[in-house]
Amino acid sequence: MSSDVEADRGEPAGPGASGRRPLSRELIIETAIDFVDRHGLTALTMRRLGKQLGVEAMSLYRYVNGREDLLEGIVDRMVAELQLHRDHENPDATIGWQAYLQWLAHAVRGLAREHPNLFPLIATRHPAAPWLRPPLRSLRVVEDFFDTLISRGFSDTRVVLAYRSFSSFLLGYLLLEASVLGARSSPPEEPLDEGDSHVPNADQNLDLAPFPHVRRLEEQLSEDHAGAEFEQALEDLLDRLDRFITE
Amino acid sequence: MSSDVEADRGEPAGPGASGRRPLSRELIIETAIDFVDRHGLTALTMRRLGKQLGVEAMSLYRYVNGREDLLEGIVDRMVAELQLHRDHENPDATIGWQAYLQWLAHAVRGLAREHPNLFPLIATRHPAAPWLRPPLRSLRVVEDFFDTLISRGFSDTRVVLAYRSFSSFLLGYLLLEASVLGARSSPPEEPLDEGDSHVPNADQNLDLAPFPHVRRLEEQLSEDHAGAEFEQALEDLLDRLDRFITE
DNA sequence: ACCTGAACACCGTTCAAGT
DNA sequence: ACCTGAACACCGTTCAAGT
Repeated sequence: MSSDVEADRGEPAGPGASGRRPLSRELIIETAIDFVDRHGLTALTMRRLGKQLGVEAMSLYRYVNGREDLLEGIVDRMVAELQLHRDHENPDATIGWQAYLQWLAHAVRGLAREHPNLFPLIATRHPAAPWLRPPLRSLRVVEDFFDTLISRGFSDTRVVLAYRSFSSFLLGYLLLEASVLGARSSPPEEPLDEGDSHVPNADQNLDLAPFPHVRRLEEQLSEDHAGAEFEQALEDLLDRLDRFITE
Repeated sequence: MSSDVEADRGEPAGPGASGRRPLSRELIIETAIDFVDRHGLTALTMRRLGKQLGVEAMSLYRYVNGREDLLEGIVDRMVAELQLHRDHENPDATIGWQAYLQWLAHAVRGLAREHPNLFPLIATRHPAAPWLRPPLRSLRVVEDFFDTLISRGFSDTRVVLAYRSFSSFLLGYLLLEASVLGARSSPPEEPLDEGDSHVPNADQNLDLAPFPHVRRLEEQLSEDHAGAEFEQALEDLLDRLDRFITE
């Protein structure tokens, strides 16, 4: 009744309420993901998450080993979705490595676009081992990556190089794309406004006068070609890997 | 005398102490950068920063408009260093655009390697305008980028494409490189250990048995070729841009 | 077995009050 | 003009106590 963050699922659901799933690690993580999708990462606290579940914050500690463990669980759950898509949509083992990397790239991009507020978490949290590279930070996914490329002719050396450049490519393009999507969704978190003149479009109160090129190109810069650029860069990367393998 | 984070500059420096710079936004930001370099981003709180400066936390609010504004100031200060290097080391206006992008790429990489704990901040904070792309998120730097490339023959359309692919490239490669460097420096922040068997190298307690390729390649994966890979990917990107401009 | 009340240490932030 | 004490609302987390 104080913050505006709760109001979604108001009633803590009295004992007789029908569809109340019992508390579990799964349910907690799913609820947290949904919560971050709607309110942004900084809004996620143990106490608010408890309220969302109709329970006190302390109850969560039975299923989740502290806040850091919760974030870890969220990230694991997200990348596990990749594996699910792999099994369900893509049972065909006969496709080439290029088609596989195309599929994988689009699957990760789908994740980033569906959960722009969570992608920075996937991108910046230290993975379980230092040689795991976000966003391809799950052992199962990486094993699958290696297996697929090796069975299509990559040497050990090449597949490691491919893993490195592919993860860097995904991270750079998708983190920037997610950031733009997340900017609208994720709430202010802005430096306290100190009573400046209230321009409606506060975002554009930059003085571009000293930067003529930027000023002239602002419109072009604002155009969204994320999809086409991603495809183009992906193709170029695949060509690069192809030169690898044949040289 | 409780946490182990203070002990660096123990004496709050009595009034007679010699070199005590007066409090200012500059000093606060510099101290914060140094603090994060040593203790990691999550350790930075207004109260601890105050202590580091020999002052109560509330005093900081005279110079800094809240914590978010402090982080903003840190990021601005960091990217401003790029401009400094540009003016000091690189007065030669006759170099080609490729040499300029080489210089810029290495300057940003230098930032990432000197401040691995701060680079994620530069990478993931929403910039002042949605069309600014980290890590090239300063208007002065972007204007310089545009000016240099345009005066070397880039069209408006090409320079915008170049800005997009160049920033994605820097972000992907450098965020991953900084993450590895930061993993050692930045303190635990790990999910509370629940009394598992205490392996000395807790990092390697992953069970790699189900992932034979990963297991076999672990050593190769752990090798550090960040420098060479960065140079290679940079060259490939420059070639790609070259094809742009001449086609 | 599962949840909670009360407590603790620590946050960011405000503001009247001190010098 | 500059700093601080005290206070407020909010955190994460623990643990004995309730059912």
